[in-house]
Amino acid sequence: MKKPLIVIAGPTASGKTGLSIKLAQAINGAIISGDSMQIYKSMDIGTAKVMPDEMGGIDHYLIDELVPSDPYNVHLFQKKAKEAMRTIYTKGQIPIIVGGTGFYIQSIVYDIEFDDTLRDDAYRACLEKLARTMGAVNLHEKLKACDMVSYETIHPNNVKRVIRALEYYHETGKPISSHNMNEAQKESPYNLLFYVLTMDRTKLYSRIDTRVDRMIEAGLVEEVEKLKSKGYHQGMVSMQGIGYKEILDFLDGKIDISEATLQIKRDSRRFAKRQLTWFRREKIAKWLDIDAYDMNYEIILEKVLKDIEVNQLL
RNA sequence: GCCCAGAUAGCUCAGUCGGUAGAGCAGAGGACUGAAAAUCCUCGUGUCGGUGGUUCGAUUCCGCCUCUGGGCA
Repeated sequence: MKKPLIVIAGPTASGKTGLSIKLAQAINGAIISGDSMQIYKSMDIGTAKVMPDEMGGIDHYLIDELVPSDPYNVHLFQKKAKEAMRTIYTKGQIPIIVGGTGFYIQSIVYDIEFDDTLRDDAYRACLEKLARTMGAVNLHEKLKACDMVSYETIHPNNVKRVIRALEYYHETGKPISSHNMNEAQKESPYNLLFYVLTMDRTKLYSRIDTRVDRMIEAGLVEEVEKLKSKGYHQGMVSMQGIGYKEILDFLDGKIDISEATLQIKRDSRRFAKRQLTWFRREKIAKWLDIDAYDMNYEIILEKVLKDIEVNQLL
């Protein structure tokens, strides 16, 4: 018997938070954040995080669980999310994964296996150094010896991918491409409903623009100032978040505030586009054009409840 | 009112010694399986402001008109 799981994904500013809380209230659900940034404490404004008073009494997991200097990645996310799901099932509740990080969500939906090998940071550092000294193309050439498929698939300029492929081989003695192929064929072990919220692109972009303006008004600069004063810097994963890296540039005097704001808007738009590209490949996803319903969560909620009934999710 | 300079891609502009044009930015599409809000790949046809003239041929040269800057009155 497959366990029930609901996913609410979608690009930034598409209304995931609002819908998810209403849904959770309606079905005795609990929310797990499928987001790579909202897990960090003290990063509230820039991540558009749900605040406790907005949670409507719903349990939220994977929010405020790490400090910005902590690393975070799919593997860790998956561990934490699975743990949260166990708790939620025990309580007799339905887990609802809500977020915009496609890769993270996928890791749960298809239960992708990540080898629990020890990370060899020294080896990675060595590869990074090689990339700088001998150039990306030459590093890419090293793939030829161990993983022909990756050699042909990964673009030489995509240094991060090349490094991971080399690293994977170094750790496991197997090419990452064969691992990827195996994992890609998996079917979801869950009784799953996967929603992607969407709307007209122009509308989405203007929502993003006004949201960024509101973030600035709400004190994004002050938020980043505090983080900076605590010693958090752009070398950290958390500080690569949109809204944070740009404001750090502003605080460092590299750009003025209006330029920073423009960049945050632009980066958010491009991010939303990439998110949509990601979700388009999820063939099982049901797309909800929430603008077609006038942003009326009640109507969308009704549709979702009907799907739950039809799919005998509960 | 007169003089000067502009008017070319969504924006900023380049260019065509006359043979219908190309950069940056913006934008679009895609990849992704332990950095993913990261990283990477691909994509440039537009009445060359309008109109008449010269010409085999005008976005390019000439005239007029419109608009936008700037200057002089």
